Amino acid sequence: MRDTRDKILDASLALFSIKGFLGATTKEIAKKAGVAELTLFRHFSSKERLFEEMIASHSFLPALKGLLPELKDLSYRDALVQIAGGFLNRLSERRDLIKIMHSEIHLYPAKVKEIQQNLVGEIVKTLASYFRGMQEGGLLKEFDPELGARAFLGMFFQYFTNQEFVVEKKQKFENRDAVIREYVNIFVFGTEAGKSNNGSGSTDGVR
Amino acid sequence: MRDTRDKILDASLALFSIKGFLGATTKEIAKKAGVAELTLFRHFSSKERLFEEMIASHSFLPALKGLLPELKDLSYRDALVQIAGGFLNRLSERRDLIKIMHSEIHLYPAKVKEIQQNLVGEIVKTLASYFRGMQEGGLLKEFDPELGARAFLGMFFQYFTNQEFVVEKKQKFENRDAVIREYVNIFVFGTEAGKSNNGSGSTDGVR
DNA sequence: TAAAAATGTAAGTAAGCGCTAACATTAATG
DNA sequence: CATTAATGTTAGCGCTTACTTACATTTTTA
Repeated sequence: MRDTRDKILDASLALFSIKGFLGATTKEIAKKAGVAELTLFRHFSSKERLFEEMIASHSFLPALKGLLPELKDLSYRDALVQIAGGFLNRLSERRDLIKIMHSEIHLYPAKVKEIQQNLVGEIVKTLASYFRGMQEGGLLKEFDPELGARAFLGMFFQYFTNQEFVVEKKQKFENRDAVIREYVNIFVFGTEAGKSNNGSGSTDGVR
Repeated sequence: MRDTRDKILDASLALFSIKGFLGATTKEIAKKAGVAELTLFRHFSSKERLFEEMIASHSFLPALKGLLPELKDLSYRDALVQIAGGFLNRLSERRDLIKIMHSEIHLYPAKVKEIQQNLVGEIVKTLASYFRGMQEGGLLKEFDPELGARAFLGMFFQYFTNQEFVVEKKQKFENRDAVIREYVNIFVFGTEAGKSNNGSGSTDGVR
């Protein structure tokens, strides 16, 4: 069957993310996939190749890219809220892969870099080009667009990993939107006093 | 001898960080420590206890705390530059431990949380209290101090892990100070146009 | 329905792992 | 110097692991 392979790939993703490459056994993966262990080896010549093909099969398409056009209709602030939300959603979807990425850097630095590149690098470029456009329109200050994008996404990436991997599983995302608003506010207006806007605003329009 | 124990602890830190808990063997650790494998087991009843005691022995004191007083003499912007630099230095010192933290969450969620708490939680509180003080003095906008601290440190934590674990080992820290300046600028002044300051400033005074 | 492809079952191999036992050797101590 | 504590050497046990072999059974295909 065609989907035997997929069942194995899915099971391996789940178990690798929970127990790591060395911690997950082929017997266990096969069991989780509802398949004989031998079948696993008939599809993938070794555990290592299973790992590689699993990674490759989950190597993802450029997302968040088609999102750029519709940002034109939003205020700068709301656009960032939108981007942050989309980014966090994307990270949630890929949480297993991100966990593996964190755990297995020492085993597969190249593969991991590739994931990181696909996962973050792409959206960094997208966001940077958005910033560049806004700067050319005189709507933003002068700052390095790529660095700015990394700073912005870095805040949220760090928030995500902290929530996913460190914080107790209770009340997850309870304060997600509040965090997004606060972070976006800081990014847009800064923190130093002596200017018009302040944080506890009501410029809503999203959510 | 007293330092046999320490040699084992040091070797285990190095190897666990490179190969992970399962990937590092007791034989290898003993060899790296210049010690017989049996000696390792005479000091630590099991590999697991070695791991725990290694973590405990590297569980660190509150740093960056005594730094707060001298921040009074700096401008807001320079204070943040100082904090960011100190934070990045601290992360560099503890890079092995951070790597283990990333790799071994699934094995020791409790221990890892403890590290994260000691490593980031403490400095978050410190920075948050700094923000609170500045807000009471009317020098900063109103924003949640703890969230702000997390946003600020998150940018740099993400920058650090990206540099350490993803980027090629060349040109490390070549642009470190530039990144710090840019990030601090964004955090202080925001990115939206229509205000006095702009990014490519010259408010130097640090470095 | 017959041939071929995919999967299952069961048993096992070779290697590596954490860890222990027995005894010899060195270093610290009084 | 004699005693004790710490370390080294070697061999090995029991277990798990990735992976294989041989053969039976099911599923797909033509």
